[in-house]
Amino acid sequence: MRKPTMDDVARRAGVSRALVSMALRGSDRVSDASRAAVLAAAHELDYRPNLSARHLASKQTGTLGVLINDLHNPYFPAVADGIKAAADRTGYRLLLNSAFLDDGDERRALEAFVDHNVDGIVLTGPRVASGAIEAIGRMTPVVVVSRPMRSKVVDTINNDDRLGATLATGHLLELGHQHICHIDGGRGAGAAQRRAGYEATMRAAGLEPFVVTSAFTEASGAAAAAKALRADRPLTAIFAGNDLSALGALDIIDAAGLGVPDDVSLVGYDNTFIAALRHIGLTTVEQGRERLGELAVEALIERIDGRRSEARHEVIEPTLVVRRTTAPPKQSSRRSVG
Amino acid sequence: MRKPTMDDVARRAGVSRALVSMALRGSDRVSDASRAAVLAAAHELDYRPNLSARHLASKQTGTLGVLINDLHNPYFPAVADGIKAAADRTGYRLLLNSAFLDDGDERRALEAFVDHNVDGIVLTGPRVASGAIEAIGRMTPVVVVSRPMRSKVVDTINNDDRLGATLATGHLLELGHQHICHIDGGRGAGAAQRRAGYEATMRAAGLEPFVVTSAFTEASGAAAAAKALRADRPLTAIFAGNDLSALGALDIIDAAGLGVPDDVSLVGYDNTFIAALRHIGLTTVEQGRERLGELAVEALIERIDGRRSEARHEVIEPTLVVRRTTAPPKQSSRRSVG
DNA sequence: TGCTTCTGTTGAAGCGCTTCAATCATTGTG
DNA sequence: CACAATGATTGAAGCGCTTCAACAGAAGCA
Repeated sequence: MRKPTMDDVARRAGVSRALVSMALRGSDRVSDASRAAVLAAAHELDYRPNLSARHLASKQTGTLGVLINDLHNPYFPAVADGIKAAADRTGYRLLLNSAFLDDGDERRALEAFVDHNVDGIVLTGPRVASGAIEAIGRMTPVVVVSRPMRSKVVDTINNDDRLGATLATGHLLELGHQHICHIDGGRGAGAAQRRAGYEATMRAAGLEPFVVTSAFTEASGAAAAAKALRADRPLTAIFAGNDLSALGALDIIDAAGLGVPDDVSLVGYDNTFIAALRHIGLTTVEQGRERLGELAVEALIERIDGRRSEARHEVIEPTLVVRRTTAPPKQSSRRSVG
Repeated sequence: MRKPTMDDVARRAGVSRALVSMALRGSDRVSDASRAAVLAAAHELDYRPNLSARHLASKQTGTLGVLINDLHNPYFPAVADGIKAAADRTGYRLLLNSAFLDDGDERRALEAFVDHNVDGIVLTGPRVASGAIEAIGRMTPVVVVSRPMRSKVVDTINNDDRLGATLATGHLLELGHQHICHIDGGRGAGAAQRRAGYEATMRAAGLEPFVVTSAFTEASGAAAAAKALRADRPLTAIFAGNDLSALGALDIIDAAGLGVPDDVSLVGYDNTFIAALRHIGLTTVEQGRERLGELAVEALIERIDGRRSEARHEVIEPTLVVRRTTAPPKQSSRRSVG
């Protein structure tokens, strides 16, 4: 049983194919009677338009390509939720893709989007060189989320990492901590800004920053924490570059026989669902990931509709989420461990 | 600057469009000279075939639809990895989609696959009624992963939940536990089989099963654990239906002032990355999720290529992953808590 | 009544590709 | 050397849809 085509609908409704096309797309040049007839016929036949044919004829797909960099990273689902919500509101379909393992994947995923002729592309936390992104941005509207980059051709949406770091550090300062170490994110997206926020806040409080270089992974967070504890400096609090590295630090602190937050306070970044697990209860910074995703889609559609052509770089305010890993330092806290 | 089309390539290579089409698809009726000329021309023009057009003409998309049920669930990435690997090997593209929040999403995602005319569909842990799945399965090859269902039209790939539960329970028995409670997964996928495996193993050891009903979430795991601890029965070990509910249980055990594994041993299921976090170190059961994904794609392609038409239901062997949440019971362990 | 103006509707062209019957060029065979 | 068989190439049809110029009929105006 062949799938019904637009001709079948036209025949059944007793009108021309052209009119069916217009009626289905809600053109206002169609009489109410015809429209009703077409809709009825389409419904009776359970007609589903052939997207490929539509795309081929119209040059539009009504589809947005979304690259979720690394499905394994618990940071992304919330961003995807925001993207989904905004796409639903505006009637766009989503074509998801993930880079999985290597960077070649990412490049191939981008090509796939181009091949599928998506109307626009959202890149979340892409690792690929910005040159490659801009090359695509010149052909198709592109917006980059969670990776600060200054570009004249693609839009970006980010949280204010510097402010987030300031909130985290400020929270620890307010609790009375003075010996705050920052486990940074190395060359990760936003890591530099977070470090800068931390350092500025410390200096403003008249304290000397204490940064241990790391990356946004659990293992590197653990290594960095070990290094920090071994260092010849007092330490009562750690602000980790993201939740994952905070988790690594948490384990090392435990292993050193210290309590969180009794001996050491700990703050993460991203507010992934792991931070929210009751067993963890990590104080952290929420970027406003859903909002990030929504803004991305909105920016994209502005471009698609031709309402804007210059690049826009949006920054949203993160918020602090206080849980159970932060507390005032112990009275006897001027101590060095190691 | 217009995108180059096949005609452009044909002109440049000095052959007909038909020949370009055949050369590009690797037909063996093309002479080496022509093929080389076509390939060179395509490369020089940076030609990318228009998928919509190709599909419209050929009725094939070379694309598999993959529904990842709930991007938030850490169970799925590994399955997706396997799917990805197998698809790469066989040259198929992937069209990801996720159900995000509600069940309507899931239905719409399926429709999107049909509209996009994917060649086959992989459903991981779908919640939608099996009738709806079979309806689609009659039009397009469908394979369902991580949801046991007997069907004459769609294939299924699952781990042996019953065996997995037997491994988990057996591990606890071997350690010397006798008072083992099972926090089950309610109506979740595979929950019934896991419960059955647990019960059978207990009975075989001459012990009375102790099941507390729950669901596959952290919160319900916590509630169930609280109930189990309150019960008027001794308890030295808990086998939770999945990692998430185990995490909930972990928190409650902690809160009750009991140690894991000193006072209570704990086993999960799924081996999500959370279980592997050093700070958690949960003993759990690995389903072989990547393999699950690979098998799914292989089954799908068998159908697409027309090599098979009857439904196949494959089951793979799970393995136990022992970490730090299980240990022999304390000598003085015949005790009831609460 | 004759003319213009709308409003709805249609036929036909065309999107970029695949496919297949038909054609042309070679080579092999008796 | 004629003819069949094989191999390489092409023209044309067609996939299911959109779009647009052209048209028919109803309504408005003088």
